[in-house]
Amino acid sequence: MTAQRERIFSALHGASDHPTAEAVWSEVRTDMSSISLRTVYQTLNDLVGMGELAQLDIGPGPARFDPMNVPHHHVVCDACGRIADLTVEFPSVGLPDELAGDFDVVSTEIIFRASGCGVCRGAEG
Amino acid sequence: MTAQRERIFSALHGASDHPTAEAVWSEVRTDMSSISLRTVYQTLNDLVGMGELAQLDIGPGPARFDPMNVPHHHVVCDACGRIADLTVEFPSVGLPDELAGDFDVVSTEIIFRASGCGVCRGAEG
DNA sequence: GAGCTTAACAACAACTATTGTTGTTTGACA
DNA sequence: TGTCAAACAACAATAGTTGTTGTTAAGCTC
Repeated sequence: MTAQRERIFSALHGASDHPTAEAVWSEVRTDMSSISLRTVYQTLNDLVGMGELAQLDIGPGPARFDPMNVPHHHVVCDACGRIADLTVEFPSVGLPDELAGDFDVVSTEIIFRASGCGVCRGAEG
Repeated sequence: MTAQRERIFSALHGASDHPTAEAVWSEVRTDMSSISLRTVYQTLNDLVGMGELAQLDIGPGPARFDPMNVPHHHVVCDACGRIADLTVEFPSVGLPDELAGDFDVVSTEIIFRASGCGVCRGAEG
């Protein structure tokens, strides 16, 4: 673990808004002005590979990164882009028998999509 | 509805594998050799806007398009990229009360991720 | 059927997000 | 201090998608 990696890791854990690679870069550069966006991408990918982070691909735009302490789901506001975590488990959700033998399911992601949220509504009115 | 739009629409409905924009283009070009990829993208976006199609963004790579007759979920094989539909409903899945007032949820997507599937395993031996 | 209007299309380039490549730096260890 | 390996930075390239603009085609009126 190099200084860059530690700094990127801490930036992720300090942010609760599922930042993009660019947002992480921007945050890290306040301390390490010479770090390249390429290194941030590289490191984020490595951390995802190690299972330290989760990468969220929810719709168009850049990928977002999540510190992933525990498995959880997400609520996405399509109006403002806000993403909230949801640590509730849904034990009833599983593949029906006719597909369970066909696929080796390793994880289940649930995304609730919203047309608006408290933040949006507050900003408008 | 122009001939191009009808052809793109029928190509989508004729395919059961959630094709990418390029795959649709490739299919449509067998009849309409002059159609541009730009037009396919444009039309797919229009159809998504009309609610005739759903756009799937499951991980990196190009977006995939789904004729969306009924709301449904997906099983994705990360090994080979295969995507299967799952029309089962999960009525127990919903936002807990503390978030339900914050987000105006309009849809719920469930993605089952698999590390392998029958097709992969069969292809390997 | 000619002229007008509008929507759709095609060609081209631009753009965003991400990755490949390659040379340089840094740190560990003999 | 010399050598080696891992990580990094700089640069460019790539994939996927969209912006822009001129052209074509369809519908409408007379």
